[in-house]
Amino acid sequence: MILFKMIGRLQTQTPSSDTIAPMPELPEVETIANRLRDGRPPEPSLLGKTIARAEVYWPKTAAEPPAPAFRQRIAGQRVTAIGRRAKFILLTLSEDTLVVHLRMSGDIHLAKDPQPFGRFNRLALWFTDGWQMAFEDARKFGRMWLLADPQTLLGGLGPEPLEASLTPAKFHARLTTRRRALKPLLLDQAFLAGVGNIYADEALHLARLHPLTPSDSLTPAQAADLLKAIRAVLRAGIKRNGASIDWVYRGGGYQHEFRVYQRTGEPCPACGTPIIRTTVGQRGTHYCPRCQPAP
DNA sequence: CACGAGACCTGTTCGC
DNA sequence: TGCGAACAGGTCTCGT
Repeated sequence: MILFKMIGRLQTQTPSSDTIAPMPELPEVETIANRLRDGRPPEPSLLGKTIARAEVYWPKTAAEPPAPAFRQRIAGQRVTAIGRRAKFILLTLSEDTLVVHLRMSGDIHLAKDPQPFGRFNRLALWFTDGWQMAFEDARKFGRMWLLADPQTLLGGLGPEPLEASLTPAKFHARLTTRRRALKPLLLDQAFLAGVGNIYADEALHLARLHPLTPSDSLTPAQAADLLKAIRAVLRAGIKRNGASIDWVYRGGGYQHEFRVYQRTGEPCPACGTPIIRTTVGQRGTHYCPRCQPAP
């Protein structure tokens, strides 16, 4: 069914520009940033390229400065570094930093000019060598910022979960100085940067903790286990180039390793009990009622 | 400070 | 077959 639709589209549109983007959490954003930095044949690395011009098709996508200034200011700048912080992609330019957040449905595609625009193209950059970068985003939640100092935007973020400087002891201290349910706390980017709905559910299951467990009730050992679980699922996600879900395909394969996410009713990989789906903090939440007993 | 509801958006899938 | 409801990777703001 999906195949027929895709083939139908392929006849009228470019294959790379008509997919709706899937889920961007830390591993997916990391995968995309790495791709832009290192290249993925036939796509080149963006490092060293100079931006000739920008076009904004959905004005809100250019969050700051407003679209006209955004276009004017970005022209002529050269890409000198590419990285990631939390769920943001950072392109360091000669004068400013281009900060990209994919939100729910954003994705980045590269193409060599001339190329027809994808259906969901919201903002495009043209480089002087003819390559173009399209920001495609069906739901229009994604945003780009062109900032002299990215810290104004990133300053409030919590620690990177994969950085060694976040020790189990520090993590335990962060957890216990708050009094919140674990799941919404893990999704709070000021508490911990980069974890989203999928990896939160996966990590909580791996750590055998119920999503509603009060954060200040964890022992140091439980906190250490949770940090270990978060790191394990994020690393596994990165190793698989992120996850692709539903009818969308972007190249990641971590969805094949989901323990609980979107596995409602299926057996828990640890004990066989059917996975339950509930709502916590207005987000779909999946867990095993036996491995993760209610607090 | 913690938390829920509503916004922002569009597309697919589900249930009747 | 059709049609409205439910649901989706994220985050922001407002009211309690």
